[in-house]
Amino acid sequence: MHLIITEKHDTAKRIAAILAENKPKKERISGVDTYQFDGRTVIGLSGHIVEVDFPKNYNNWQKTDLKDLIYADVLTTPTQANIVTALRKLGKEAEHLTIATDYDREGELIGVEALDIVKKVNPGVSADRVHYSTITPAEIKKAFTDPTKIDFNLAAAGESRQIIDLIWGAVLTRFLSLSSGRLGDKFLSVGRVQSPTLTIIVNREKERDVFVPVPYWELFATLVNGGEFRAQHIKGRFLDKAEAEQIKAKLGDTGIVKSITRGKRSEKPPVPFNTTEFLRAASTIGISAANAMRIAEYLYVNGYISYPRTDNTVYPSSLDTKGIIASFLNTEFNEYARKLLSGELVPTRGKKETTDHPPIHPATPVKRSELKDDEWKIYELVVRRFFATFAQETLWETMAVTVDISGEDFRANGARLIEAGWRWYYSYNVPEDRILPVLKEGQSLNVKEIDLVGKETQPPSRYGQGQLIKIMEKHGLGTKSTRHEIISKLYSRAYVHGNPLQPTKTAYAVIEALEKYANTITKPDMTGKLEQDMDEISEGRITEDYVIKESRDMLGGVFKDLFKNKELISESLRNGLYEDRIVGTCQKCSSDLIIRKSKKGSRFIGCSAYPNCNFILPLPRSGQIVVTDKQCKDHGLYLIRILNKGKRPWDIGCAHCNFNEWQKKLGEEKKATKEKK
DNA sequence: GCAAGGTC
Repeated sequence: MHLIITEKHDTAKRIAAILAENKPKKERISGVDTYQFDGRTVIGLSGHIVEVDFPKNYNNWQKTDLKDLIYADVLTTPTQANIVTALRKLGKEAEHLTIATDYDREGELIGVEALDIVKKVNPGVSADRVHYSTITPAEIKKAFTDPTKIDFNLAAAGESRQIIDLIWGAVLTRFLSLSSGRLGDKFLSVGRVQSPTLTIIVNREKERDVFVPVPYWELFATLVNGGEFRAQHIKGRFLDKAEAEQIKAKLGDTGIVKSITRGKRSEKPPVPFNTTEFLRAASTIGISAANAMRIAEYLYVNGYISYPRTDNTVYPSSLDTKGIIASFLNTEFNEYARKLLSGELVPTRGKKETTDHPPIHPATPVKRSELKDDEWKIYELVVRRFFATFAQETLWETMAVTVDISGEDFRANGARLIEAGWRWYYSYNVPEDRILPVLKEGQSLNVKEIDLVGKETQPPSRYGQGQLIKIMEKHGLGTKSTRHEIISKLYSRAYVHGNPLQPTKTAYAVIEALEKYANTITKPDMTGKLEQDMDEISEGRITEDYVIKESRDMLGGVFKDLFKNKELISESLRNGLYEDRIVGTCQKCSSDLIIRKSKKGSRFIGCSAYPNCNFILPLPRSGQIVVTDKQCKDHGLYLIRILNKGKRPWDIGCAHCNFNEWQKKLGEEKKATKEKK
């Protein structure tokens, strides 16, 4: 038997259908669907079916010497038991094995992992590899008539990443968690991707912390000539209020139109969706990255949209774009499809063209009523974006007017949409028309009102999830499949809260400690260096063992430094952790109110002056408690949010208000039961 | 109980 292994179930099914003379026979082996035909069997994996980990005797954090962990053995253990079992069963019967996983580094590694499992039960099996970029009959058939050798160097490169990530992640995570006393489910995690990402968030917050707002003034004139419009003094921002007031004082009540400039501005249609741009767009319509990805996955497995994990921004020529557009005739999108089909179809192209998957696009039409609200929102976004990439430019007519009021120039800009173009299809965040009345040069206008508006410069804004994913991509942090997961991780570790993302004091303390003593892990450069090393491994210029040894030695050096400063690190972490526990000021004694734990393990808000002060408020029994930066108007306490795994965050708000309401309810219930009696 | 990367 000839065993063919693909990266996922979906491709196993499609490849079998292409290669089989007749319809392949579906057979379920230990819970895994496989496809058999003409002496061949195709099995689909689920990505990695094994993972690297330390031997069991290193499991206890308190009892493991971290110096030993740096040089500990690393084992490969199955994570998908049923697939591994099926693979062993099939592997025994196979004379030959072909790896048909995705054509990239992880794909090569996933294939070799599967081969290693088969070799254990069938050492004599021969093996080769096929390369394909799209699953079309022509390409798949060609790939299988021309198999190549397995690239063990490429797989070794991938394995070096796994091992280095595990060792650095585990050693630093354990060190920080142990030295801060944050054990159990509240551990402080550290990693090659998450820590540089968190550093970016913390750095932005630090910029905001030191930002000093500068006051400035803007001078506006409301002008009337039948229509009304507002013009701004040409200087824009006045840093000196007196200067603006002086000008205001000398302004008369008529203005003369000094000049009118008309022009046209065009906006090019957007490029096809890759994962990053898709998540960014979803984020602007109010759907978080993790949610958008979960929904996209659902739409994909149901056949409504294409594969959502892609870097590609160019539609391949094999994609029947016209057919897809036509499939939307007589649906909710009928008028859009009809209009597109009436013209020539030339899609936009993005900068990156890869061959793994096409850009995200709709696969088949689905009715609004068949999807939940958010699912429809995401589906509609994908459809509209797809249409927009075939549409015309958007045209704006612009108009700039300068008005002279008592020798001072005021300026007003107008813009009017004259051709909606692609914005008709992709109707998100369309800027509003700013229409100026019809004006002539030399015309005189009445000055109805002059306002001097005081403003302040604003600190740089916090990053939203969509923006952050874009920044991560720019720095080479994470992959299209993992970036949103890394961000979710930062939330669940209580390093950040809110959207845009705000770091907690714990995050400050963790990043500060790492920057001082383990700088490597806070920078995107570590990923850059790793990528270089992996390239060299795959080219056969250095070995996997060499790279791992070098990395271990380097971590050893870092660890020495950390260990020497253990006390300092411990103290600064504990300070950060304490700050995150502060909920407000005690109204009885004005000490800090903090989150505390009773001997029985239940949590409450108590006064830090206990036992001299016994002010107390209750807190929910379970879930991660986050103290937000918003305060209650009545009690001045910071509002509280509860995070539960896999659930939406629960905003309980002010703990004091919450307590009052609860007491009120309790009182009413008592009254009601009394009345019943 | 640690990471990041696949996939669902």
